[in-house]
Amino acid sequence: MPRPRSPRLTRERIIECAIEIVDAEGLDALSTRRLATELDVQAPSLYNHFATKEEILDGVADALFEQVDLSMLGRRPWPAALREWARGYRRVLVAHPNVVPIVARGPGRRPAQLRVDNAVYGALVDAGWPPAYATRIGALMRYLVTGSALGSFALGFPDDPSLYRESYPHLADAHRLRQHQAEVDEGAFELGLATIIAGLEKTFAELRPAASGKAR
Amino acid sequence: MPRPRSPRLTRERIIECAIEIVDAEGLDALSTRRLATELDVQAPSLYNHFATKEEILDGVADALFEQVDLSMLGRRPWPAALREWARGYRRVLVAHPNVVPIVARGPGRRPAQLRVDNAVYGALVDAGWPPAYATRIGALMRYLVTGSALGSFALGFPDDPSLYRESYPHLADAHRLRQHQAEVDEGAFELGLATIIAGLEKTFAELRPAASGKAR
DNA sequence: GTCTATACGCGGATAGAC
DNA sequence: GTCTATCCGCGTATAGAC
Repeated sequence: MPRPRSPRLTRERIIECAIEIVDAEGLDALSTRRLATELDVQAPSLYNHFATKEEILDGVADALFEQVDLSMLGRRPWPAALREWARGYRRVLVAHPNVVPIVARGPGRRPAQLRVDNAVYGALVDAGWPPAYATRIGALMRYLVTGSALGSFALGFPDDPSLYRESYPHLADAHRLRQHQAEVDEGAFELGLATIIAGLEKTFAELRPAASGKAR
Repeated sequence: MPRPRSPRLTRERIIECAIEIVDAEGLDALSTRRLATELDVQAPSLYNHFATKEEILDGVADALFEQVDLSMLGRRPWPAALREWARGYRRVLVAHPNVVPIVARGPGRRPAQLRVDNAVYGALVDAGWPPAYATRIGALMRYLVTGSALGSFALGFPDDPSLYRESYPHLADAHRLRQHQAEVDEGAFELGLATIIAGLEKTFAELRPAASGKAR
């Protein structure tokens, strides 16, 4: 984490630096003083660029949404588009798990997150989904992605065999979950994604028996 | 929020009071001083019963898991048991959404949450699921339940039509989501639950073609 | 063993000088 | 636009009263 050369503050530099701190040490480690130190500046200077610390956190969350790929939406059939979008969305969040609690509260007034939600909802409606379904599908995708990015399932179990042996016999091997973290967490997400999209395809075919072959 | 009669502190009274504060005003509103005031006591007195504030939060989270119904596990066929358990699990968390960020980090060393995870995993393995699948199904259920309880999808969109009209045309009606909050949030969860369990039943039948009719 | 009194070093945020 | 000085609330350590 090298201190940048230019002493001038900008919103971009502040957010970039905040992301580094949050990624490395968690949300609680991000204080205005800590952030200012890293930027070679005094803490109150930050308030010339952001009104509150919450505004900084909003900036952090929205910077992630600018990385979410939307290029497949409307260009591929909706099941493939939804699958690829969800994977990309999750990939971004998994790279910054400490930011997920902010994201999970919804878009609020964050432009990039609103842009993403707008694009996904629009793609589903354009593909022929009734609005009420499109809303629920969008919500379900956020539940799945944020749920799987928020906390690693595998890492949630302490690596201490003695914790499980007596009282939780079925979890006897839970301490080994950590060694398979990526497979377990990504496997669970992919299991959910595959079953959900397959189920939605069936629902879609029942909703629009005539047009189902032509849907974008 | 009446101040209780007995001035004596117990872990139970402290946790009960902490839940009230967190439910009413959020995690950030829970300070040791605030909690102590509500209990007619000075803040450091709490440290006779809990080593740290985090230990209090662990107590809060685990108190919720003591309310999760496990009675259907092992007593009904796994698809029905999983569905009913997940609904009850979600019902408890939805009643205390501010606590979900703690829950989502995993069980840690919290006994009641470990008991729940142990019971679900055991029920799936007993029903015939290979351990690797049972782990992923447990993870997927936590992703879905915590994702859907953590932040309301509907309430995540500000009730301000002017926010959407120009830049996010597909979200033009998003400000009305709040009026259908329960239907949207619960509808999305139920859509996910139904498709996931249907998909898992298919997977299960393919995995164990001979025994699938008899599985508990 | 329980609680009070006090204190320390942090946190977010503001006012005003330069 | 940045700094210095400052305010108040936070978690919590400690010492001692009951």
